[in-house]
Amino acid sequence: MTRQSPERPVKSRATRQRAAITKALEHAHGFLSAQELHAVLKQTNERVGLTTVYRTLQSLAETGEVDLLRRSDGEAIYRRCSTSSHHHHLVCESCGVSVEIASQEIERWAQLAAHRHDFTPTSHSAEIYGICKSCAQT
Amino acid sequence: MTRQSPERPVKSRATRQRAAITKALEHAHGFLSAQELHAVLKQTNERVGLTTVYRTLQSLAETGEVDLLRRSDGEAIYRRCSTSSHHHHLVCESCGVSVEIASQEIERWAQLAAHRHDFTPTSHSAEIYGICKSCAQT
DNA sequence: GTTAGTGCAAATGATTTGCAAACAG
DNA sequence: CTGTTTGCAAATCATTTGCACTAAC
Repeated sequence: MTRQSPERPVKSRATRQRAAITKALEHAHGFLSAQELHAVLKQTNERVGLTTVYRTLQSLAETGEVDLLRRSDGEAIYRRCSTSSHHHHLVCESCGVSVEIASQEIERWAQLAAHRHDFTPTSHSAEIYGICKSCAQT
Repeated sequence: MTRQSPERPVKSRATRQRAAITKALEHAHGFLSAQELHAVLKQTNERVGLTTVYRTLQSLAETGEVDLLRRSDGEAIYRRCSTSSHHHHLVCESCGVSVEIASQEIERWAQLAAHRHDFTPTSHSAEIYGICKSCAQT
């Protein structure tokens, strides 16, 4: 899911845990839930509280530094975005890898569909699920 | 969200509570969470346990009789579908009304984008959020 | 020094599950 | 009858919050 959010001035302190979290996100392939990220940090011997993971991911998502989407069971999952611009995702259901995709088509479709029904469009979400090449081979 | 699901033969007994739930869904505009539906039933003096509401909505969603999607906070919300075919939704963020929309464009886009990245597409989700006409006027 | 950031423990809230009683076919 | 379905209470589980404490700037 990707919702457009205007750039907001944000003040955040450079703390060890914030660094650990962003670093872990860098190295992660695909999406991670707060719980999973916390587990990863534990394995890396980074001492970061679960609460902090939640709060940090939340703030990163607000500023648009990471993408927030939902697993089918509703659990929130996050991913570091390479681009700050609006985009959607293609996610492998098997290994979790994801690819960012931008498309004029979708944007246009959303605008049109909304107007066609007298709605003022505010945002939209769109993700594609599938099996990636390497997972398909095995 | 809408995931394509093949019709599956289902055996379900005709119980008072199941009837009450489907009936409530008929009359509802837009999406309802299990909790909300349960509240509605209480007001209507229909005696249905919360557990049953959860279990019934879950089974209705599996058979495709209702659509399951998620609020931004991850809560599951359900809606009776008028068509059994694959479609997406346009939801009013203010009053919750929703409109079902089908679009070849989206389907084509999903297929193309997946193939372009060597993915075998399995499903996709896409919803548009906005403000409906009547809410915009107030 | 101030103030934001941290983390533990406790609180919350949606959803699930165990299990015995009620009910449909 | 016999297998489902129900519903209560208890259990789960992700996420949030209160609060005292520590670290940034």
